Amino acid sequence: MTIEDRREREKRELHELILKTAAEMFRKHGYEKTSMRAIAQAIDYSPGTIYRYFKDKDELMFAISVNGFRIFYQYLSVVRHIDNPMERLQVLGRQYIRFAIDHPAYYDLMFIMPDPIKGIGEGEHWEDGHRSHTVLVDVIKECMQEGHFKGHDPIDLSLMIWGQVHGILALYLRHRMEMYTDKKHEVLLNDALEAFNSIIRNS
Amino acid sequence: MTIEDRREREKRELHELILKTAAEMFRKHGYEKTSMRAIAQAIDYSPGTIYRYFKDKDELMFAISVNGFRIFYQYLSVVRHIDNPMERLQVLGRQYIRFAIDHPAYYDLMFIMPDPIKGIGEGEHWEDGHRSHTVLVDVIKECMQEGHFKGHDPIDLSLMIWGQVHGILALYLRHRMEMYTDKKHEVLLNDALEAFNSIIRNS
DNA sequence: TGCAAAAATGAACAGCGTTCACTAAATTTT
DNA sequence: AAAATTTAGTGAACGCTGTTCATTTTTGCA
Repeated sequence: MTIEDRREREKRELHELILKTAAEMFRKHGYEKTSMRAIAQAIDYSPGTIYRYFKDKDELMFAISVNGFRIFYQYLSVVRHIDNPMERLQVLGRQYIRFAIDHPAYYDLMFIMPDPIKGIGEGEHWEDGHRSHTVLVDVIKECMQEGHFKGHDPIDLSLMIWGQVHGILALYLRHRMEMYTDKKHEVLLNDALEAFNSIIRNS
Repeated sequence: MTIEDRREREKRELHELILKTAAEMFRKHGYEKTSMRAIAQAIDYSPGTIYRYFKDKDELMFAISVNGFRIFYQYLSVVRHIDNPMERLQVLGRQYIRFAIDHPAYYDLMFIMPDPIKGIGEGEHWEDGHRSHTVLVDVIKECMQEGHFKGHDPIDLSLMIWGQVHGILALYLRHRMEMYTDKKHEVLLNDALEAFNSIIRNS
């Protein structure tokens, strides 16, 4: 028994070593530079070994994104102590942006990069992904209970609001804001969100 | 003279043949499948030849995106005949989404893909890009002259509104809407936009 | 017709993700 | 303890990518 336990532990450890190393390289140097060969070299294994632990690069990247969603969910969780739902919604947006700016590589992988087709919306992993979305929908519903967003569907609203914060972030992270030269882009980002916030506050 | 004219004409023609072929392949099969070799093969030239007409793949893709922006601008131009600025703004959003759904490969290249760093915001090309953005900013300013969006900066608003439509489209095109299973995504897209429209209508 | 300039070529380079026959190590069986 | 079996790790090789460049072919002119 104890011998089999050790084997499984070793497997888990190597699995995690690959994952952590890949995540770190990815965070530091981005997707392109993080090649399977480079990861293998970083942990002193041959490239083929990685494929005993991850089916392909997509699966590895998906596993990394699960890490990302864990951190993401922590960022969103700071709104829990805010009682007023409308204020909670606004802080949620700010925290969303903060995460993306603090962890741009993760955000890109999680929300912008070509999807790995894999079971992205299923299984025990992705918990934090679903949870995060639920946080948004729930706070919207609470806002509606207080009389906001009258006549709208909370699902439509959730995509609208998610799309709003994602949109300005996606433009920012993919350098599509070059025509905005008046302010620092990070400032503009927040100003655009605050404009949105102040508009929905009275809705 | 006439002989040199012909030579230049031939050069322009091959330039355009490469461009059109690449654009078509790109539109049909996407970025990944459109390799330099595949383009060369499609026009019965060797791979090296393309590099006499385009510095690298980035430059070729940029040239294709210029085509995309020309079409894009045409989509946006249908709002010209709408007098009421607020209504014009809303139709602008709908046309924006229509373009993205009609030409997803172009939209991806223009607004989502990793930027080619190149002079994306400069030079004689990109005219339609700047023009399109000006259309948005102008209509916002007109809305403000009619008393809308009081107390806001038109630049902030332009990023907010652009970000709104871009956001839901980017989530849609990159398949990040899997948790929305109630409606067809294209319908949800429009519903989210209409929710946004109805909210800003009273602002 | 001969010659210089321009254009087109395609092999070669360095990289990528991925596979798989093979070696080496660890574990179980005899 | 030795042999057999299972497992882990290897790294060369496959087919692909964008790109370069010495070489060949084509072109235009004297």
